[in-house]
Amino acid sequence: MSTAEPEATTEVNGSLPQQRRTYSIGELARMFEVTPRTIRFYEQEGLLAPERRGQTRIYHEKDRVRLKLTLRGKRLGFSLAEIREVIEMYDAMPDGNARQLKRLLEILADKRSNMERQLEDIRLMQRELDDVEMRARDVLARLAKE
Amino acid sequence: MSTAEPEATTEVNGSLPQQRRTYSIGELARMFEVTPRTIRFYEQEGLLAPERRGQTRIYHEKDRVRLKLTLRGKRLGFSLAEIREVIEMYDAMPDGNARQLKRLLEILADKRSNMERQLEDIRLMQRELDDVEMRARDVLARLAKE
DNA sequence: CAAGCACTTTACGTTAACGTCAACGTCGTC
DNA sequence: GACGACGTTGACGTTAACGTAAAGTGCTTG
Repeated sequence: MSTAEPEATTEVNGSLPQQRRTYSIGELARMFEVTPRTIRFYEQEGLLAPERRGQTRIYHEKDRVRLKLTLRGKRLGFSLAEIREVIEMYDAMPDGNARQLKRLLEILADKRSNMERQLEDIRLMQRELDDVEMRARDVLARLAKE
Repeated sequence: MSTAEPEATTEVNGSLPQQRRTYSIGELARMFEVTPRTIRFYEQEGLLAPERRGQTRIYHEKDRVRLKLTLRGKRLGFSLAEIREVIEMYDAMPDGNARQLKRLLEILADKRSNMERQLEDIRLMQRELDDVEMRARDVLARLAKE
């Protein structure tokens, strides 16, 4: 359906420059298990900017990728505002000035240390879980013996 | 409400059974960089149950550990309700029935798969960050040359 | 052509996790 | 004995991230 623009195929698209697919909001919602409302909300928050055919939104690969990254960010506890900030800077990169770029690098470093902490948290939490599970199994075993 | 039990020193307390320290709400707040309000809120939500000396709350090591685990859980994106659920089951373990224990194991398994996903998310996100950072540095370098 | 389905906007509602403020009690100390 | 630091309990406010309901548009299908 897409009005067929030349389109810069400079995508991160591994090796399949085709796939001229587009998605409706419903399709996208189902494939990521969110509601259309959520997707519209993300647009309103500046995280997505789908094409429009009249009233109707038309999503391309680029939008799908963004949504995917957004949801991943969310699972990692980033707020939509934070995610948007990164996205905006990323988009502005080509003609970004030095100050902006350095700011971006700062943000990235920040996210990075955040991840490091999360990794540590996960390791610690996994140990806790191991511990609790062991005890629970112990008690269960003891119950079984009586 | 256990009124002074002998206390099972089976704590995860590495090797220092002493340290009979207690903390005021303010101390605890400062050490974890949260507000007293937050700590009271956690109590209201059933995550903490400090001793009382008159009106005043007195926190022991046990409470401090709980708070630490709670905050860690939060950083990993768990809701206070989820955290409470685990804490409650953990406390109920000694005399827990089989059904409860199995439920606990289920929950733990669930948290575990959650962590696995987070680990994967973190790896993917780190790659994205690497990628974005590289591009940003590229642009910066190009800017410097002109 | 009516029905149904997917999409749209507008707008108010909801929940979690606190923040903020008022009004008060209790120390230690200057 | 007034003051300041810290603690307490309400109670209402706030923000993020959607949910939900109303009311309308547009296609296509029997």
